[in-house]
Amino acid sequence: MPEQPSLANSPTVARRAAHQRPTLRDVATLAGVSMKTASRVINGETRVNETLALNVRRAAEVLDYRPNLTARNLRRSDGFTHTLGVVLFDVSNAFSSSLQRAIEDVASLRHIVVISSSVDEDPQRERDSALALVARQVDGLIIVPAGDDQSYLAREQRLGLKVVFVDRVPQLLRADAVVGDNRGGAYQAVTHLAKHGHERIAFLGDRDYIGTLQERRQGYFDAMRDAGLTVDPSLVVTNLHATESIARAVTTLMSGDAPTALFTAQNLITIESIRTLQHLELDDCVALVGFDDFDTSDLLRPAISVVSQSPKLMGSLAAELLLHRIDGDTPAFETHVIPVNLIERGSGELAPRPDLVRARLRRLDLTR
Amino acid sequence: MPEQPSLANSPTVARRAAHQRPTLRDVATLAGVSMKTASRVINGETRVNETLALNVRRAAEVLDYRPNLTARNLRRSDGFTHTLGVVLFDVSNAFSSSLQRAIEDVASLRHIVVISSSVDEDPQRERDSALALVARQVDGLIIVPAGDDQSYLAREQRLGLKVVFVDRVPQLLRADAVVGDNRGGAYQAVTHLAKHGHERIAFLGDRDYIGTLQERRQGYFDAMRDAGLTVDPSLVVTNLHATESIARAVTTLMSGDAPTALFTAQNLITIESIRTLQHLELDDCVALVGFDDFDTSDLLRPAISVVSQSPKLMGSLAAELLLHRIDGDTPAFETHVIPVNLIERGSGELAPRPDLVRARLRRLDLTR
DNA sequence: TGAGTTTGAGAGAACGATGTCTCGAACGAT
DNA sequence: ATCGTTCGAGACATCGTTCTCTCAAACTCA
Repeated sequence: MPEQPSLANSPTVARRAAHQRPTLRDVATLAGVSMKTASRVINGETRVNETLALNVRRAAEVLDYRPNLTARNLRRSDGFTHTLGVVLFDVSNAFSSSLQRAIEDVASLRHIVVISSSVDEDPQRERDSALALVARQVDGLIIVPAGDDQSYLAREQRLGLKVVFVDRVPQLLRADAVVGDNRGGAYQAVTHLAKHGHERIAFLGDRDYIGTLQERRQGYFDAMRDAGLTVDPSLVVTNLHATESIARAVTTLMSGDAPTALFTAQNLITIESIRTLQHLELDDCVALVGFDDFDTSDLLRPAISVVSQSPKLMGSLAAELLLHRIDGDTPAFETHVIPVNLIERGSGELAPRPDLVRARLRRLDLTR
Repeated sequence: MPEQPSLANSPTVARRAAHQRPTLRDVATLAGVSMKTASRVINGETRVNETLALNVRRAAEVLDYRPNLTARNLRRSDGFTHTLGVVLFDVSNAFSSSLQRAIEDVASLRHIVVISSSVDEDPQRERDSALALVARQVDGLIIVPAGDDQSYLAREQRLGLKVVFVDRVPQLLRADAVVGDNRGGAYQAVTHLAKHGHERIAFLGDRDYIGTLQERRQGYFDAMRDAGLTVDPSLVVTNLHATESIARAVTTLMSGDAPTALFTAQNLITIESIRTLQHLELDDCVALVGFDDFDTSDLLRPAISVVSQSPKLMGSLAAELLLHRIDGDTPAFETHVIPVNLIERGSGELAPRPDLVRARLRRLDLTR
């Protein structure tokens, strides 16, 4: 079709050409009523004469009218956009995505949508993402903090923004938080290993500036002490995140004065440690308990004993706390500690076999 | 602090009390310029006198001004909200969440955020979610369709909405799509099993109204035919989704005239089938190839052979196609088929052991 | 120096909706 | 029959921003 410059230059037509979506004005015009009346019918806010209402509804149907939520949100006096922002370390991580799904489920009951962004443990990106979400006028934020300073939200909070933290407590900011029992879980795990006769128990953890890790490590220390065991500092390894660094750490650990049991303080570390133990052919003679469950933990041989958190539970609770605050409740800020539980599946119940480990390693060195 | 009714009743103050966020007007007033000039400085759209510009920037800083994107989106002539909508079957599923992450990564390079919603294979929810996202003025939509009719988007598409489908092609609508090579992948998997001597190969699939499943099943049929094998209809089981239904189906299959190999056409079905085979103590004597890889597939014993798709790749491609269209490109609609590849890990290379299967089952019946 | 051109800045409309206010009609009560 | 009251519906302002238009000042050039 040839263009018609004379028409295209007319401002009205230009607008129509750009986004032709029908507006409330179009509906009102077609129905022969004022915009306000059309608005009243669409929102059912007061009674409108049945004849007019029918006209409006019919016009809306004919035009396939859909309210522009952007415009509505701008004008609405309550200021709610029915949008929550979620800041995670990585949506594709099993823990994060369960969390997100749980939040979504709670929110969708109230026709609230969820915008999420992954920040890969980068504090700067955490801050940028959170503020970007605020600029989009979200009604509230749920954050798994990456950095160690959330004070950048203090001002927003004062201006009415509701925030709930998950998995890790906020720092330099007062707000609700939902966290797992990190210290307690680690304590349980390590005590369990000690009960099975292990004395040399290694601790493998990720970034050590993260509060979660510190608590889990504390649990490890406490359990060791209470079991009357001394901690060999060379068995406490942190700052693991890339898969290679995990493999390297495990290999180094095992080829020295090896531990008879591992406590892996995070999801990915657990899986990568198992993979490495398998390569070293040590998976059936080194005990292991991981923090955080995963899909196929019961299918491995030995099946993996874990300290299980419930991301579903944490997500729903966080969402509900947030929605209550958005609804206007203002209880005192609180940190909710979700209990964790130790699931015995086999890997955590292996007896210490230092001799066997040495033998296996010797064999491996020979075959190389 | 006591309330001051006289102030609170003033309309200006009431507004301030509700959402006190500073606006462009506040910045302009403080800087002593007009709103438009302030807007120009904030957006850097034309040169502004350096002194005035400095005043504006300083005022913005002092007030900690942040533009209201809702208002901006409403006014902006290009109509872009820098928002993409993503409709998935379940964010907490590994395939979906990798997809989402890949989309997010492409989008975030351009400061575009992603709103996602999970629809659990419910066609009605797919439609509602998609239209809800449209009402929020997303610039484009990426959809993993649940239903078999996407014609509800025809009108939106005509009004300028860009849509890309992933994993499954749209029906009753023309649009770009990014899909895996379902038929080819299934063909490869089944041919592989046949080459290892299997003649009784079972097919386990989910909802059979989904195009993906139909293609995978077709691949199975084609491979069986080309391998000179006849299909026993009782070995073709579909409409599996709940975990119990999968366990039941596998148990029934194995306790009849059992297959010597399974081809599981989807993620969850693969994992649940393995779990069931383990319970039946048949995991080391029934061959298995699954469609879709998963995190720990190499850690199981036997390790699981799979036809691997790349959700990362599919997600990025979909996002890029979408962004190109949003940028104004209008190539012909195309369906991009992403190649898949068979990864041999062990479970798919087991030889047929019908005798052993029978023996194990007999033993199991006795012990019960 | 004067005319034409560029430039910077402000006034006011507009985006698409809802909130406020007003007014006329219909109603019941006296 | 008149008055106050209720109620439905429209005119207009408004949300926070950007776009259009205008105009005065500064600049260029002969």
